[in-house]
Amino acid sequence: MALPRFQKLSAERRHGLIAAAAEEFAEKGYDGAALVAIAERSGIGKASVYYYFADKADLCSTVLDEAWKLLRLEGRVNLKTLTAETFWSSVQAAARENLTRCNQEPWLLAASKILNRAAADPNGGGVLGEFAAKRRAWEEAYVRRGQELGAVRKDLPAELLVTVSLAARQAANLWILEHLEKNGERTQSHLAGHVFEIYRAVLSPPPDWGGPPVVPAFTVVPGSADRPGSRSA
Amino acid sequence: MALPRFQKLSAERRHGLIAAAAEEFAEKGYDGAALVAIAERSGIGKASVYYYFADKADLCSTVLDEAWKLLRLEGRVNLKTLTAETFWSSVQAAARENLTRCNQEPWLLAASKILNRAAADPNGGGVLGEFAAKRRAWEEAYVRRGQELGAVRKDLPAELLVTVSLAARQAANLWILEHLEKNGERTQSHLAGHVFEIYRAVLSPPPDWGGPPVVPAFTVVPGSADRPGSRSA
Amino acid sequence: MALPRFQKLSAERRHGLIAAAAEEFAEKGYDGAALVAIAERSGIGKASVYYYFADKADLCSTVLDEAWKLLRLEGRVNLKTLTAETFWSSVQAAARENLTRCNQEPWLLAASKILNRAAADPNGGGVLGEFAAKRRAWEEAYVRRGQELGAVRKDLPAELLVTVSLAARQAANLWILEHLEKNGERTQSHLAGHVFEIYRAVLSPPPDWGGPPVVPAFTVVPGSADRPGSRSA
Amino acid sequence: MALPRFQKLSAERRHGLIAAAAEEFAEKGYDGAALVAIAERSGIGKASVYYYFADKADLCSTVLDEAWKLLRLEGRVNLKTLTAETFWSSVQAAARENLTRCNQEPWLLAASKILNRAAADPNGGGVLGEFAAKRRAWEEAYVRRGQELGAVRKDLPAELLVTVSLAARQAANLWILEHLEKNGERTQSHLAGHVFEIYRAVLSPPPDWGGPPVVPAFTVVPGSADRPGSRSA
DNA sequence: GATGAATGAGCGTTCATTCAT
DNA sequence: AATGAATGAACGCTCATTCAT
Repeated sequence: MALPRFQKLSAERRHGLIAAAAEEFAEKGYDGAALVAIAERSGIGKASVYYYFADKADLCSTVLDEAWKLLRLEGRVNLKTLTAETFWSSVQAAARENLTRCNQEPWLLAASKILNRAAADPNGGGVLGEFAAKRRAWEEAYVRRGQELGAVRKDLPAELLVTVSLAARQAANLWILEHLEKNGERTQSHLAGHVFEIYRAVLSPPPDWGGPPVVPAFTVVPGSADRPGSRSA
Repeated sequence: MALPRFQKLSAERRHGLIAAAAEEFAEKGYDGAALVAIAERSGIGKASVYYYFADKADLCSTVLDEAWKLLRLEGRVNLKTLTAETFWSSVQAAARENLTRCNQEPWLLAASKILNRAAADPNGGGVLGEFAAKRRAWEEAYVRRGQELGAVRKDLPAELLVTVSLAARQAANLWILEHLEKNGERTQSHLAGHVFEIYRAVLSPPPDWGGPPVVPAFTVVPGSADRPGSRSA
Repeated sequence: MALPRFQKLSAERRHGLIAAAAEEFAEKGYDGAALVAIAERSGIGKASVYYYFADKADLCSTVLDEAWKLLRLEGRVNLKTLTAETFWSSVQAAARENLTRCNQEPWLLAASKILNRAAADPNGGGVLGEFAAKRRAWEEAYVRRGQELGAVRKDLPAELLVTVSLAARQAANLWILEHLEKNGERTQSHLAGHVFEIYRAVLSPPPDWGGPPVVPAFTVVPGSADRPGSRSA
Repeated sequence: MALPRFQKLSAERRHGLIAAAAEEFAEKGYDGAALVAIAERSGIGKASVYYYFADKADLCSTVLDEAWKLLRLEGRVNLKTLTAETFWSSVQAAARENLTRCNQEPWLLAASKILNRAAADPNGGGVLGEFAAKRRAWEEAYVRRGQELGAVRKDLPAELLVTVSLAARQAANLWILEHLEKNGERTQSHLAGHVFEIYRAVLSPPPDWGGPPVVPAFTVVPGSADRPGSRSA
């Protein structure tokens, strides 16, 4: 949201403030982040933050909003025109593009962490809740569309798939971004491919693992530690 | 860690304190948890907490330690004697057993939530980080053993697999733990099966997806939004 | 209100805190009073105030409550059994007694200032509003009873009489208390008599002033300054 | 006081600023008034206020000064030529005229409220105190002149009379000013008459109340609540 | 001349931690 | 052994005031 005057700030200072906030929030979490620390990071006075933002929540909200504008897939991926053939390549391309953006702008990476972290926990309201819900909503639409197309497995609750897919993607993204810094462009393609592989592994319909179905035959002998081999896969 | 005198406390009070702490930390997060709330929950004076623990971190650490003793797989799963046949069933049984234990002891469920969130919680650095590392170490051994046995895919870096598998499992666990409270035993089996399915999907060698390999052909046209269909999966 | 532990505080410290608060609030007003100043005045840490009171409002409320218990006339003056003969002497005695109490306890004088100041302004909610209303309510009952008995004038709105009587009494009280400090017991009686005289003058039915009634004949020539003698008294 | 350049400002903007300040100070009190709110009310920049005034106190002081010029009685009432016959009518006319002026200019009404509250406002020390003193000085001259003429009672210390008369008048004025806004011209005369009645009641020599003199016979039995009827009025 | 931008100082409040008993 | 009492440090937020333009 941010007070209107924030738009009149020089791009440099505006970016500095957003970046400082994104990094502080990513490092310490919403509650743990100290406004004074954000102010110091960006080299302005603590009170000046309040000249541009209504309050802490407003600042965080603005950061996420800014990131959302750059990362959201609405408008870039058209769910309706997806087919079973294009589903995965579309995912791949979108993920790759966002990865590149985060790699170019460190604050975007930080904001992405906040966003993914919040979205992975479906509870938790407050400032983050709103964006978490948006992030989750898109993922859910994606997953459901994939299920319609037969590209995404239907044997697990969509809700669970969404949660796990968000978490797995974030983990993979963070891992890859950390490795990206020390590698060249060639490797980057490889790494991006890895992330995609994982994403597909989580969501794709499972192959026939062979052996009996997992759930029905499952039994537990309470109190006893597991004895490997007591039941077959 | 806990000061030595904590062991001299009656089992009842000891458990009460640990349980109260586990639940408070699980509900509010490490930073958000108030020591005074923990003291009140367990019916002892706030200063008494400091009689038994060095500080907040020590209390949290002790809670997680206690939970770790009950949940860790070292000693219950013998990596060396695992075979390709028993690998997945062993995972499944262990996961299931832990789920059952959490379901029987509410504080363990709470502690498990803390552990699962630890990796994502940026604040726990000190306390939570230590346990996250322990957990990761085990996961890494597991994954590597799986790769040796041919049960776990080798086309991705083990490090990445570990990271993602932890994240996916944690997400799935949290999701299931939250659903566990309101469901009966029958459903519980189902849910446990779900978690296992995801775990296996993440780690198993991928089927032949058909289509060209993902990585080599991958190209990004920066600045342009993805055009679905421009490349097939 | 005050948290229960406040009652367990030694009388000395309890009194010190109440006195410090009463004086700070009286000197600076509710908003202007700084909690840190109150803490310093009473020689305790700022955070300790929060050990005994929920917040600033609670502290102020407690001060006024304590004062109210000592100053209120309910139970000391029975409105129902008053007669035209006893009305004024009852007022006189009650006022005199409160004057004496305020003179003995400086904090009570300060609290009395807060109370009277708040009551004089019939608007203004918040913490003071509640007590202002109580103070005003009693004064109103008093005035109305006096009107029933024929002791109080009926030609002016009771509401106005209440407002003015409160203000006049407070002014007289403050004036007298300031003079009391340097005078002996003999003068004190005199001064107390003065206050009562004023109180009676404000409320008593007016004598026949001679001359035409004030209101109807009143005319203003706008723009011109008053010309003494243009209208007779 | 206001910096000299304030006089060079267009009458419109000058008046707008004064009016905005008067209303803000009247509504929120000196401390509660926010400079930014005054600036916004008058449509000028906050920093511009500091271009015309040294500080907050200076602004308030200027507002009160402006009001004082319009409301003060020096020059309108000639104390020396007053007689016993014209004393009260002069008071009445002056009070009435001021009331009319306040009714015509909303900002003057607001400023008048500030002035009337000044005596009771503990914070205004600096700014408001000065005007309270000026007002008191005039009141004192008035009262003393009234005593000389036999119009004002002499059985009470002039100092006390001044204090009480100011307080009573202020209370009555505030009461009436608050009622003025919602009433028509007819009622206005009535209300003005009320204020005058009170003023006269406070200051006029008291009638013979009947019964023994108040002061000499007055006794207090400490510790015992008043027993109505123990002494007659 | 006029003001948008920036901030230091201070407030109410919270909480982990210490200490005397 | 156990804890009530007390507090320093820090946080979110406000606002009168300054300064560069």
